[in-house]
Amino acid sequence: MVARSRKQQEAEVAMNGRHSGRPTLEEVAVRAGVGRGTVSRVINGSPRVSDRAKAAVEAAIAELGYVPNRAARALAGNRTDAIALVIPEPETRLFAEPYFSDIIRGIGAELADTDMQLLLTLIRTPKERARFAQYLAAHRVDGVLLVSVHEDDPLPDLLEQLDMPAVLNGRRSDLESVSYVDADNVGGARAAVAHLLARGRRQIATITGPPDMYVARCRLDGYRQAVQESGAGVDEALVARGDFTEEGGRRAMRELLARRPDIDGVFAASDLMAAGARAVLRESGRRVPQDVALIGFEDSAIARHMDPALTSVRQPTEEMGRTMARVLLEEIAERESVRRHVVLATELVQRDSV
Amino acid sequence: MVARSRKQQEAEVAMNGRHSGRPTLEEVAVRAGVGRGTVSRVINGSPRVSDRAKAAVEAAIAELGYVPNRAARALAGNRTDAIALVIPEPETRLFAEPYFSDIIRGIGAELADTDMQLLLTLIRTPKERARFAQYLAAHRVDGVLLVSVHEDDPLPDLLEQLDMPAVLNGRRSDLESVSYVDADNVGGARAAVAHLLARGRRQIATITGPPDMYVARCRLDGYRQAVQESGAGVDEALVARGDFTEEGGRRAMRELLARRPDIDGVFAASDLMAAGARAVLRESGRRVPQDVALIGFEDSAIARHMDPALTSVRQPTEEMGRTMARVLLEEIAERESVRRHVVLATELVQRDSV
DNA sequence: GGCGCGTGTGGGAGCGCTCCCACGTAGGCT
DNA sequence: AGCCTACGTGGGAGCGCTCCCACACGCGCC
Repeated sequence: MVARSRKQQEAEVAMNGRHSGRPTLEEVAVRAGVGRGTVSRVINGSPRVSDRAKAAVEAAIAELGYVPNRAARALAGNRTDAIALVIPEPETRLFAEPYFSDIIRGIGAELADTDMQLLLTLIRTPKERARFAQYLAAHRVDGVLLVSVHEDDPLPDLLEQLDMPAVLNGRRSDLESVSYVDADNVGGARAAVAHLLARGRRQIATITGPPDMYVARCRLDGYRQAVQESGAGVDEALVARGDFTEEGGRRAMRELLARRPDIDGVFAASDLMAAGARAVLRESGRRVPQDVALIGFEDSAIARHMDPALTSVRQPTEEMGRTMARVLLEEIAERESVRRHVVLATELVQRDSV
Repeated sequence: MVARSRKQQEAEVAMNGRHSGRPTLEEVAVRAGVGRGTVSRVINGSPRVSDRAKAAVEAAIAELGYVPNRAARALAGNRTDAIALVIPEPETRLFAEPYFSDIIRGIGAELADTDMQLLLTLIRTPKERARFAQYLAAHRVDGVLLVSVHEDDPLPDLLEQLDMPAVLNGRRSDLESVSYVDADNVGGARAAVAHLLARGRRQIATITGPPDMYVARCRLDGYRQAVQESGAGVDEALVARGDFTEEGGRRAMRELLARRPDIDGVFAASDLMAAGARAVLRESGRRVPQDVALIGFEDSAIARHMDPALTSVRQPTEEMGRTMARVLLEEIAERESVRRHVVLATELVQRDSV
């Protein structure tokens, strides 16, 4: 009882104008002539509030310019209203790709009318990974968005173990258990190769990504499917292994030309490798697209600025970002965790290299 | 008194193992055989703790795997341990530049061993700006990092008005009042033009950015200084206005060639404009670098992939990011706000276009 | 031997919310 | 008319910290 009267006194003092800083829920309640609970219900959109009370509260909020205190909310509600976007360091360069930028834009767009915060987390060392694991364990975020996950990345499993809502960009394998949003890599690659075939190319080679990456295998599968659908068999001499880098593209292209000088079309599983291939083709005196048609994947800035401009497979990146965020929000909202797997279609952007 | 005994009972119950979830400061205190205050002091590095108590607390923390609850800290301490990185939407594309990615990497590196969180905030509409202003007013962050600020951007002034620690990347004018970290645009441009002069070029044109951008004026100033230092006067016919886009670069280059067909060197105030200029030069039958030497600014991915690879002025972007973060942390740490203005040197990256 | 100070310490109060229990009050039923 | 339900509501308790006051020691001094 004593405590209660003290509290009331203080509330009165506060009401008398002493108070510094921004208004609290309590002050809104006093102003609206209702209890704290009612204000809270209005703010959180509970249906169990009369129209009259709701209107009064909303007016008071507007007059006072009330903004809820996030920390207090987080503490009382045992949530954070924040999600982490995790970017492994080796990939930070990829950041520089429109790909990333678009994903982030998509995420931002989806989050815009939520009051979720987006935390940027760069993980560059095992030590930082350990630290991030602590973060997770300490429930400092409500969910996690992971981009460019490698097959051996332990983070997704850790997330699953902690029962932390998470969405991957891409997947680690066909059996990916964690929720993910991926592009249709198989379909995109198939469409690219089909396009080359349609343009009359017959000796179509492919430069793959590292075979331990699922995305690389998918793009190779797409190549195989398209070739087989054309009735031809896949000639393994036309498949060269790259590593998604420009230099890797160069090496692979040299191999291919040595094995099969009659190549008239190349599907590179990334724009960067296409750029490398293009350089080697030029060195060898071959013209693009007259002698050899070339298609890349990703539709990055490099594609647009190559000479000739590179035909490439575009992923719906912004849409992927949006979807990732949406899926994560859904997962956070529901209690039992249902995994969601979304695959979005790709599009062939035709330029001058075919 | 009643309240106190109740609390004690609960603490005991908690100690008896009922409790769910992560350990609290209270539990650490019990385990270490000290009071809550002492644990708090150890965590916050207060010197007024005996070595014995400190050791006991640290042991307890390690055993329990204690991680402080951020929300509780924020609520009690009236701070957030978070800073916002604000990116205006029109610039989100710029995100795709290594420039941005490097800045973010720098920021991340500096923040890595702090326990500051980095909040990504994309602002694309006036409505979102208003909302962000509310965020600020509600003290949801301890400080703000602003990139690519326009001269008419109201945000910096708002921040100053709210007395919110803030650091700009770049500045709005010579008189910038808010703290900033900028590259030496004047010096970089001057070095680029001096380089062209040193290679024997005499009719050196420049393609500028929009004149209402301070950075564009700086780069133009650098051009002027270099030309004047060479003993020649600045011929205004050699100055064409661009807008930092590729198309703008094209237009400006056409103008320049129409006015002065004898141009033998071009300094473009951005790589993208250099790319546009390069295309027009090729159309006009001029070779780069034999007929016309070309230098860009920014050293973006485009520069590396142009044909020929573009000589460009590199800004120490990662270092800028690091510095921004450091400066902001300092500003947050001290109570009276001292503005800091940091200008970092640039570097000419020589490739094949000169 | 008593007084004062400084240093290390415990723990109360409170940050601003959410959760939930308990209390009206109005309606529908027998 | 009496009872039960349903809904709208007020407000206590508590989330896990930090801040700070007050207390206990130990030491030096006069």
